[in-house]
Amino acid sequence: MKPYNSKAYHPILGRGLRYEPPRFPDMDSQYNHKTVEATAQSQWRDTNAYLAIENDPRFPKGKYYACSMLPYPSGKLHMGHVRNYTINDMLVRYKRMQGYNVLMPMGWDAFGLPAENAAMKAKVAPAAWTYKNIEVMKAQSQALGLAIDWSRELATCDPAYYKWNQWFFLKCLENGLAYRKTQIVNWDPVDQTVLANEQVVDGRGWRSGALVEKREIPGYYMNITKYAEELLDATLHMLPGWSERLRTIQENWIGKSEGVRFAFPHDIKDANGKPIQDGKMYVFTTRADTIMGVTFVAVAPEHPLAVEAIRRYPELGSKIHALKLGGTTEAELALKEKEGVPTNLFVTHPLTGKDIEVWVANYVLISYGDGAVMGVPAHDERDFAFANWYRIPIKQVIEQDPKIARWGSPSSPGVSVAPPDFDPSKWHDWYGSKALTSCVNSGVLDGLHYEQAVSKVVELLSAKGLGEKKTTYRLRDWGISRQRYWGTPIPVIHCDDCGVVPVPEKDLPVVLPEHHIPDGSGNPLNKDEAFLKCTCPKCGKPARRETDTMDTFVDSAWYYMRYASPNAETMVDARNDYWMPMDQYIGGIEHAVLHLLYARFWTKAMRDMGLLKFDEPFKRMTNHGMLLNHIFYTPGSHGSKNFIPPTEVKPTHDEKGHINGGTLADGTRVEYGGIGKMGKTERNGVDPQDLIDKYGADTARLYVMFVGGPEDPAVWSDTAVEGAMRFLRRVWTYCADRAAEIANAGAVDANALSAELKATRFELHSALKQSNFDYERQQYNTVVSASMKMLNALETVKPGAAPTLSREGASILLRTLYPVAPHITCKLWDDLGFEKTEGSLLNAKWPEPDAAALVQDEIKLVLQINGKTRGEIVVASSADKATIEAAAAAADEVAKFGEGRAPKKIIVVPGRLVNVVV
RNA sequence: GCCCGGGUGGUGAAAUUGGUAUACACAGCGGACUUAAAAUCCGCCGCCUACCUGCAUAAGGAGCGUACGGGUUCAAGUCCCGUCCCGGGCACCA
Repeated sequence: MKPYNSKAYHPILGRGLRYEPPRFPDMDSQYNHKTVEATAQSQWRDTNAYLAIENDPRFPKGKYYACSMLPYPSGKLHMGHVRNYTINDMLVRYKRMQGYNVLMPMGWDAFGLPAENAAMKAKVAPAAWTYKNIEVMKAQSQALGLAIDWSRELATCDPAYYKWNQWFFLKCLENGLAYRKTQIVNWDPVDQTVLANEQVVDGRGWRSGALVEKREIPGYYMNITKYAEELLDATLHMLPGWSERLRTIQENWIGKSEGVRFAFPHDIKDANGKPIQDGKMYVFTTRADTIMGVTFVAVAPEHPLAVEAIRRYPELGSKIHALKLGGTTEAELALKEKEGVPTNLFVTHPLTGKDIEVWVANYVLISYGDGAVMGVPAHDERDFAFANWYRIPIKQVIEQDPKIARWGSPSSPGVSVAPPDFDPSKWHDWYGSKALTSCVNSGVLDGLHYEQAVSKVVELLSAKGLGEKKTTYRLRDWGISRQRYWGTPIPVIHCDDCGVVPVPEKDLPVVLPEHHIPDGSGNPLNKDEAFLKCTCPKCGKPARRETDTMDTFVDSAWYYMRYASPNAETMVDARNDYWMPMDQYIGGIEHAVLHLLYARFWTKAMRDMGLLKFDEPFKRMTNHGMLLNHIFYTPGSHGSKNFIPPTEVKPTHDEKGHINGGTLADGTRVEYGGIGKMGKTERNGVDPQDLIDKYGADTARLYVMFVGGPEDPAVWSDTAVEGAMRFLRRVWTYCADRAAEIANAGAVDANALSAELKATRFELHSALKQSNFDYERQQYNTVVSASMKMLNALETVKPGAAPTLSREGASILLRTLYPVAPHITCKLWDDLGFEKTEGSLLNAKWPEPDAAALVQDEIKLVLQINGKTRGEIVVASSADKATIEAAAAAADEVAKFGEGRAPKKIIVVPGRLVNVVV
């Protein structure tokens, strides 16, 4: 075959047009992503290529389950999905070639509010809207070429799925893990529903953004706090595959606090002459060592003692109510003064017996602990500010201990000076310190350090029956009732005689009627007689069905286990024990608290019911970064912004090359709004479908992987997409130009290669080594660059010059590039005949670098003199330390830069450098 | 305020974890091919300079460079201390 020369003049085509060498067997000369992707996808479909079977004997290394957080079927995929699923896809393709039995499933988080909102807008039933969206998004996922086992697909709005939400809920009711109570809840007036604490962000609904109100409503709760300690302990010790960042978020959320709960006795009686709270005002403190410094106690405005104060002194009412104002919202809090009202009610200090006045304070929260705190102004910053304002006495009870602390100043570090004095007019951080301090002015506690003092206090209090060690958590029980239509019906029945009665297991699922179209007037189930009317399972009398539905976080708490046992006759079956725990979970960081905590809790609850045997569902967790894009807008009236999609803007740059604005096609000037998350509001999203149509799925995948590390945020770039496309075209051209020689060549004989070809082969295997390293640590951006390095090296070998090396190169390049760009590589693999000798690329053996190829006869070592790079020396790769030292000492640079001094010391870093110290 | 991350060319980023800083790309510049453009291919591309060699705004060399200031080390983007920014989490939590 005649070597291809791009500069050759073609007798028929003329200059500059591509000369077409004969193809083998009948390959297209140009990369056409549409035909390539269609061919590959239909082949995968026809062979059921991604069907996962438990204990599949083809894969000896055991299972590998990698799963992406299930998407909400909002209408279309967005680029975040593309990134998420490509990471997932690369993992399973890579693992499969290594011999693992992989599973990558997909499903739909199909219940939820957006469907109801869309329904109201478009007058379609949420069910119809949802199923339509699922269809579209499934087609898009397939167009991306994801290695999904679609036989396990599920939608959470399918009765066959949510039946098990209901079943498990009933089990939890039976054993007390779920319970019904009436509580003040967060009510979202826009979405007309109850929100969990986690769903209230800065006092607003996480989805609607509406200011949340407090309402009293009966509902169901999951007792997640029962697992608080286990969840925390596992967070700290059992999740090595989670990022520290993620673990910290969960740890903070659980919010464990160890301290002492004790009572101030009192004989304050209510209107009926009954002692309030049985004459004990409980507080919680983490600083029991400062108990002798108590000069007041403070209660929340809702506390029974505050209520009693209002009863006795009605003029306090408006002042106390005023303390509730200002809310708990964001910035106001920082500005809010510590305010309070004295009540003229007194409690008794449990250790000193002194009378202590009760204040109502705006910084005490009824929802935390007992809604009351002891006031130790000397050693708590808030109490300090409060006491200073209201001229309450401040009593110092701890000091920096000169025996254990060493104070210094910047000029004389470490030199002990006198311990700092306590100054009641100004707060210093050490007042609140637990470390390096000991008690003073505290009677029996004097001289004790924090831990000793706390133990002593507990001993004294428990002797009087007034206190004990106690651990509290920030985490609250999970309220799962939602006053919504589009969710899993809570399977209970209300009977006038029997009260709340669970639906018998045999009657599950309680099927949600799918034909309703919400109109904003509340839950349509409340008007659905056919749904409402039922008979009481206990007494058989007419009864009314519950119309609340479950929080959709229930759906997502365990779906990944249903993937593992699709169509099971039970909630999960033995197949779940095969696939779970999941080896790798992938999703956005925005679910770091809610979803991940609920899923972990659900797993533990299922474990304790004997449904599974493991403790934690997700061994490894990857949180892919957000996709960002530039934001452009034209100023509207009243400071509003008319956002312009970046695709319509030609950006302009300042003298430093940074974008500072842009122009539209008609010349209109637009403002630059910086970089932000791709979204509908800013109109800066990129539609994956457009990308797939224009460049193909492989280019889209390659781009999102190459743009940065999987966990880093990534900024969109049109030109970088073109670059990704260009690379794939070069891969195609490389193979097409060498098709025949690659198909016919044998194995590489390394000894027969010229020095130049040996160098190329060294580059190839070095890049492969790097690629394998980066695959293992899931750093896919450099996996892509390793493939580019391989191609750069291989292209230096002209067609026909070294068929065996070209064949080896193509086989390595195609295999390492395959997880990123499966379509083009599969097509080339088949076209070049690899499929005939090595089988399908899907199951091909993962390439390992040839150790011999990585050995060079001579190696270059960096030569440093006194730590500065001055040149390099070339030595035989087999050279020992002494030889290298001698060669380095003899180098010209040593004479030149060493100023004639003899080497004092020579440090040799094998294979890298040699440093001569003179 | 506390707790986690992070700060590297014009841009996205890399540096196998203490060993040649800027790999691989994008953009830009120059060239080849073309009537021309696109595409493709080749080359250049951190900063500074009357600091040195050179006619040179060519090419070398020296110097400086990973937010800033110190330190440890033969050797620091990487480790330590301090400071400043950016992102995230938590927060009148007792």
